[in-house]
Amino acid sequence: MSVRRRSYLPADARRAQLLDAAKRVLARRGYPRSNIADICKEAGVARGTIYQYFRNKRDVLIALLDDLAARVAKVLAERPSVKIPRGTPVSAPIIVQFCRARLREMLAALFADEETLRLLLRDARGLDGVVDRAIERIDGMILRAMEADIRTAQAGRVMRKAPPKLAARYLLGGVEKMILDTIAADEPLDIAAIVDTAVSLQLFGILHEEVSR
Amino acid sequence: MSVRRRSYLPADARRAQLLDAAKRVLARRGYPRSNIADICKEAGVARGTIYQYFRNKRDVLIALLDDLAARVAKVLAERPSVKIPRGTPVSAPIIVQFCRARLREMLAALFADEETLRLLLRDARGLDGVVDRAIERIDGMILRAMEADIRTAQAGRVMRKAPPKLAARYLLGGVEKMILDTIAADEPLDIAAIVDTAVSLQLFGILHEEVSR
Amino acid sequence: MSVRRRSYLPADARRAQLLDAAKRVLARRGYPRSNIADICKEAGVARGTIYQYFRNKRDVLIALLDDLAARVAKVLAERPSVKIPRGTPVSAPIIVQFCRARLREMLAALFADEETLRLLLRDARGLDGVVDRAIERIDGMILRAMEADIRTAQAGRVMRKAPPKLAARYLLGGVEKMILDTIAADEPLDIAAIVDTAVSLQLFGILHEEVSR
Amino acid sequence: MSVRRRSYLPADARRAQLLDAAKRVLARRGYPRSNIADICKEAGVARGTIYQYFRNKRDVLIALLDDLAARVAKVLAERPSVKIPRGTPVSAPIIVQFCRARLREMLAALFADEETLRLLLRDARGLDGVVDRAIERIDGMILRAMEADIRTAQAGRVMRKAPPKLAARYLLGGVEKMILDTIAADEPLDIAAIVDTAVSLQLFGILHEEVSR
DNA sequence: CATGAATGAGCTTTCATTCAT
DNA sequence: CATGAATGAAAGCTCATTCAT
Repeated sequence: MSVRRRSYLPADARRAQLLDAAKRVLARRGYPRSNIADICKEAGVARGTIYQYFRNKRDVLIALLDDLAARVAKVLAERPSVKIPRGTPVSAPIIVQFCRARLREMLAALFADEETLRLLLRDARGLDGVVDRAIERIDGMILRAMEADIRTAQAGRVMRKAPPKLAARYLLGGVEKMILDTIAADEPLDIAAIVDTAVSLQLFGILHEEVSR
Repeated sequence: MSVRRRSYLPADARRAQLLDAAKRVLARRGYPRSNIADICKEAGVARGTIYQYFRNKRDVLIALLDDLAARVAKVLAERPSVKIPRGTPVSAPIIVQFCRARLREMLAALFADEETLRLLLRDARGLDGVVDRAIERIDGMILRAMEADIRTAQAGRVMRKAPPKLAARYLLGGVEKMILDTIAADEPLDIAAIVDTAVSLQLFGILHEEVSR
Repeated sequence: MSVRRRSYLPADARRAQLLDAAKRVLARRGYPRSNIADICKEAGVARGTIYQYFRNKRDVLIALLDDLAARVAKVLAERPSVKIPRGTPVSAPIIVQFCRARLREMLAALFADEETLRLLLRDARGLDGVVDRAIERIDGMILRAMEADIRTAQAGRVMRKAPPKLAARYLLGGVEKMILDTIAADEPLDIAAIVDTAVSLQLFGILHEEVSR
Repeated sequence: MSVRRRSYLPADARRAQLLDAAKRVLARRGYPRSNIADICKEAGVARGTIYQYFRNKRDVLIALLDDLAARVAKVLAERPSVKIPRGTPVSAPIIVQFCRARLREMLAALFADEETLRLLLRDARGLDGVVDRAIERIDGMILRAMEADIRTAQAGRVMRKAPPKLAARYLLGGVEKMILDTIAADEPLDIAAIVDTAVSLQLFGILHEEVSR
């Protein structure tokens, strides 16, 4: 009957391969429309095989999100914390540069691949409490880091007064939507342009410089 | 046998009642976890009845989204278009006031009820191409309106140069995430604070006034 | 495709019919080898239908056992309790008659149908804790009733000393095995002969009357 | 990778070890809930290995039952047959002693270990025709031996008239249930008490000596 | 001999939808 | 119009068995 031959792989490799296949399928069809059969077909294994590595469908998604969470946590932990030099005032161009670098780093972590990102930002919400919490954990990690940055910058009089939590949500939400909608519209994803526009609007706002304040 | 008595209603009223029940259920449990049985139970109607008014489950959601789309379209059509007076320069406080009013209007349209909002922003994505497109249509209406505003304001030298489409996505995304995360965290939704923070950050950015540019 | 037409039945009737079909299938193939598909086919309904009436496969069995438990409880509650007349000694033939009637009653309750009996005594053990407990509940009801009888009879010096619990198990076990093995061997089930033999052995033992004691 | 080292064993030893592991697992969880994985884990062997020694899961159980059958056959073959001395009448105490010894022998054979017993009496029925027949074969061996004894004793006027087959089933069933329910209730298994009670009831019945017959 | 990854038939269960009443 | 019983496709998951190493 079957054309496929049995192919053997060490457990680690198979697990990774299954996760990879799952990621592609989930990104393509969304979590609820993806089924185990699809994922296994994508990986070229039989339906039972996936259950050697994951307890159930949800576990597959959780594993993907855990990988992502680890990547994000690593980036957040390794990047230098914001330090505002005393005495010498910081000029805008320096801040712009710093913020761009920081945003690029973050996007690189979220963006090990577009598939995961799509998953994180769009598809997997509202289906399952456990999954929701995993997603919120990642979102929360980033937001708390941003909030801390904002508080430091406000203390150093580099940023204006604004509710730090709301501000963090606002800044992150703007970037997320730029990416999401670009993906959704199947437009090419120009990360440089997004970073530039985002940082510029985040720091200076949209108001024209000539408008009297 | 059954406790419920048969109750007759004119078609319009029944349809509205079903939509209302659907909205509550969908908001409570999310689209994928909501089922026809729940909706009918909420409406106090037998399972078969809903199919007298809607072809299928998706149609119910589409009807809800169509209502929302109409409301949004009405708001967008009726509000005055942005006009920049020639000659006299516009001052920031005026712009702030204008933007706040406009954002409030928009949120009011989206917000006929929190349920619809929750639905629109969170739950119904990635499940069904038709539904996705309905949601994108609403999102697109708002984004195109904002984009038009931005172009006008840029032409009138009230807003700075920035890619209008990206900027619109950024500005809207920020507001959406503020609302979404507040809802998700079960925090009280302080619309006034959100509008103030949003407009302030949108216009002026987060950079401190004292920083040399 | 399908030849069968849809047939409608009031919920009560359908439930009873499904239980009946289940009983036949379970008796025929044993619980573990019976599957939902078989039961539904026996009842002439689609697979989904059974789930309108029972939460899952186990629930079907539990419902059958509950019916049986109720029947047994009714018999036990309604039969007159053992009373030993003071003064006048009871003669053996009277006791024999009494015991035969009592055993017949009990078997009639267990035996509303052979299917249930088979189920109870043989097939459904060791599969599922909940089912096991339901079966033990029935077994226990009967055993406790017998134990009480034995104690009364011992107090009235109608029965000899013997550990009442063990004795009850012994007496019941003997009858059960007579029935079970007869069924298993596909021999005709002669209830009268079984009752006679059982009561005779229970009361007088197998030892010949002539043997000096 | 794996922690377990490969360990080699002569075929006989491995087979025995697997049977032993199977017996423990089957007794612990019952046949239907036991799976090959459990048995192999218990034996400390990989899943494939068991198929070097047994064609399939059923074969494992059959092998266990064959061992038991051989043990029972040996006991039955080796024990002296019932002989009733002509002329001198046999007294009850002698018969009691003889029956106790015989029952003890039999239980010892069935009872090489409690695990097998539990298996035989409770769990493995109704799952598989072949297994059922193996169990019935053992049961039948014992019943036929008892029946023969009864016939002999009846011929020698040591036992009363009663249908020998039914009587055999009755006598064995009583003993089985005493053991089974004691095991099921997790009460300590007092073989001596069971043998005493069983033989006493088997021979003399439960009726009080004082009752006029 | 032993391993353990891979297989897939077979099962239970869900639920949108249909339809006889 | 309304009912709710009936349907069956579709999905998730288990586990005895196979087989490349």
